Amino acid sequence: MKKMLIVDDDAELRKNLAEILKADGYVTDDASTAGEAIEKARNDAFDVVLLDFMMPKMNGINALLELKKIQPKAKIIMITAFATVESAVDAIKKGASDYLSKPFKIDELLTTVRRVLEEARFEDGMKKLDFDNTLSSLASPIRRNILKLLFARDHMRLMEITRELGIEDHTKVVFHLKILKESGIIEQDMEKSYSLTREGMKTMDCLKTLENFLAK
Amino acid sequence: MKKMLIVDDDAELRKNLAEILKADGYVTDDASTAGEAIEKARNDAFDVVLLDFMMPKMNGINALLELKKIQPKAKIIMITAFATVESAVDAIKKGASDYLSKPFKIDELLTTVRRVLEEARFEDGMKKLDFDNTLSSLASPIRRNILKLLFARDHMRLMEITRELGIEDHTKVVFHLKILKESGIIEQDMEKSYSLTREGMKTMDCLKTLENFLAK
DNA sequence: CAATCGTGTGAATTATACTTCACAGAAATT
DNA sequence: AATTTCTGTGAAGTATAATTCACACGATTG
Repeated sequence: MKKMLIVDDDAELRKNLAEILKADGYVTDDASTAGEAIEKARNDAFDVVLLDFMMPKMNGINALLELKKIQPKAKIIMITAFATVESAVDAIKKGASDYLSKPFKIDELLTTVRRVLEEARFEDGMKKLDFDNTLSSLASPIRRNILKLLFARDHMRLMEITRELGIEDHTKVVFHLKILKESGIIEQDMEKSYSLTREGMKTMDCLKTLENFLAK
Repeated sequence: MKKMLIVDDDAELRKNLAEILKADGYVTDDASTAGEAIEKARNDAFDVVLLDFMMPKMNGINALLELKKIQPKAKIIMITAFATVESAVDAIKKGASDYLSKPFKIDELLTTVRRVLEEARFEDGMKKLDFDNTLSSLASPIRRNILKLLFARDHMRLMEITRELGIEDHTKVVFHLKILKESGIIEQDMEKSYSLTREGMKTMDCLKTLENFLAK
């Protein structure tokens, strides 16, 4: 059950949008001003916000930025009466997921909402996957030792790592290096040398924090 | 090859100790004053420091504290000519691993050194084990979801967790709860309610840091 | 140019982690 | 008092991860 927030100063439009969206299975709430919208966003989590670009008092872009600050996960669809390429591009750059230009058909609205939600689901899936990969990479002591080595020495090649760890079979190391590479924790340059990526560095920070804590 | 630092103002004793220890397979270095010892500790890692309690200029306890600050992992064995229970207890409290009272026999010295090193090995092993357990615990998405729930709700019982996660077979949850309990990340009170331990809280902090970073 | 070393692949095996199922005693409910 | 729900155990099976082995190919060295 996805939750939507409709923000528009036109009460008639709010009512119509709410009816259409409710009919399609969404839960809706609405706000007549940007201020009211922000207030509601502070108290309740929304999946999608339909935000009128042209409203009295606060302009659409500022409202967009403020809403994104409060709820980074919420997807925002801008609604604008005078569609111009520039304003649309600007809104997307500032974090809007899509935009609709008045007047729009019911189908247009629904397909846009569905697409945005679908994209959100996909994004979440991707992030969760990365996270899973990172953590399962850290689960193996061998891989952690490889990371420690790379952290200390900056970059090393296969046989250097293999010998340093005292492992006989180099293909074992190849196996673990591949996993670390696929998780984006390490990378390899043209000279076949392995090193930590930016994310790998951050991961090591985290690891060290945890290690220090557990070592009391 | 374990590295020892001998700190004593008596040159004769330093020479004797170094010979005995070298004969037993250790690498040694020495210092005649506390200041010199601290200087050497800054540039080189030692496994064990033999530290005379009674020295001119700096007293033994201060030297002990300073050395521990520079190299927390180094094990320190205090040497004292006038053994008293109080000074020994004090030294142990301040971080010394053991103490020897002059005069001591060669065997006494060697067994003390060996025991201290053995204890150190054991400690390290324990810590590494905890760390392994913690990270392999975090590798499973189910377990991370359990942790998130416990983080949000403080404490929950088996069936609450099971239903909240939408899992049909409760024994599956039992399995994962057991792993989390064994890693010391969660604990259970007499009412059978599960909650995060102190380490579990810290672990969640780490996890959130990493998650935020990976979510860019 | 032959031999050695470094860097890997892919298949087969082994080990470990995870899930499922059958069951059982304690606690709560009817 | 009987029934249902909760909390678990232990064995069996399944899935996934890790290791080992046989081999290949380019680079370097003698």
